Amino acid sequence: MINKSTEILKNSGLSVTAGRKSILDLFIASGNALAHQDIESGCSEQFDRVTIYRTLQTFLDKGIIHSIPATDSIIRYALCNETCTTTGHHHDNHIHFKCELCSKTLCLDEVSIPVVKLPDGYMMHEINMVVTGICKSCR
Amino acid sequence: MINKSTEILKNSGLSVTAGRKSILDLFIASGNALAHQDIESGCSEQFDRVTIYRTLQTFLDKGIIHSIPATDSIIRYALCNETCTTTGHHHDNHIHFKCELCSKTLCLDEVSIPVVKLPDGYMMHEINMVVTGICKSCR
DNA sequence: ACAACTTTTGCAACAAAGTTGCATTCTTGA
DNA sequence: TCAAGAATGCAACTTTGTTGCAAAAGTTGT
Repeated sequence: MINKSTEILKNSGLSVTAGRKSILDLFIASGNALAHQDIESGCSEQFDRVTIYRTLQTFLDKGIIHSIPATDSIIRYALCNETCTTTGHHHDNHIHFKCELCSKTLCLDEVSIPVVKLPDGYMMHEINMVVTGICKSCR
Repeated sequence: MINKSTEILKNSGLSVTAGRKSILDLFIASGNALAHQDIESGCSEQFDRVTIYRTLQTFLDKGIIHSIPATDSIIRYALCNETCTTTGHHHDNHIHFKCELCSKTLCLDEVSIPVVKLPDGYMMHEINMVVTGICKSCR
């Protein structure tokens, strides 16, 4: 295997294309979560908006990335841990942190989501936790 | 005071208009969180899209409603508890539940968000928790 | 109840975000 | 290397969100 992005794609049974590699490389390089816009402007090469939408969707489906909920209607995506290799919907058990100053979103892999008890009659499937505040580098 | 929506508006120092009352009534009537689209199509009277955007923003600013993050880039809003009367940004301490079948989002006021400890250097401001699964009525 | 003042609304025009179909190009496996 | 299948780019479109401005409605004091 030449490099990490190629490896990830092959492991997920996806064909290796310039766009996918480029987007994956961007995720690997940047330590934080990326929105569609970040990817469009951040890729070394220029790719069509539609391609990026479709690539993100593919990565989501394969469990390569996960989406992070936000109240600003901008969905950000981040690489999943190597360990989550399940295809399709899968659960990340870490919390997300959005900095109010640099507005970067990151996965705090070391903080896991505490257990909550739902009222009777509710079935839990996935759980998501987002904390906003000031990050380490902005203090 | 004639009715509840008028009361809420007056208490927040807002002028009472047909649009605001209508939107508030919709929130009061529906037990679950509403997206912009739900409001546009759900109001008895028809209001301009722009008016709805502005009204929601005003309600957010006054702490009448709060926004609920989601991974589908559709922001939903729900009425705040009577008790949260703080103007401006304020914290709701309950978790949110999104049903995968009926795709309604609701506030589980009786379930409060557990405390998490962030890594050193991070300052917490707000915390948000969204659980997806199957709701009581869909089981 | 009315006039003066302030706020809100609707419209138009625009910008940004996301989707779909289809022809072309690229990947892959034999 | 070549054929089959998959991915891409383009065009056209829908939906979502924003801004400025004039008209309409709400509020306040008399």
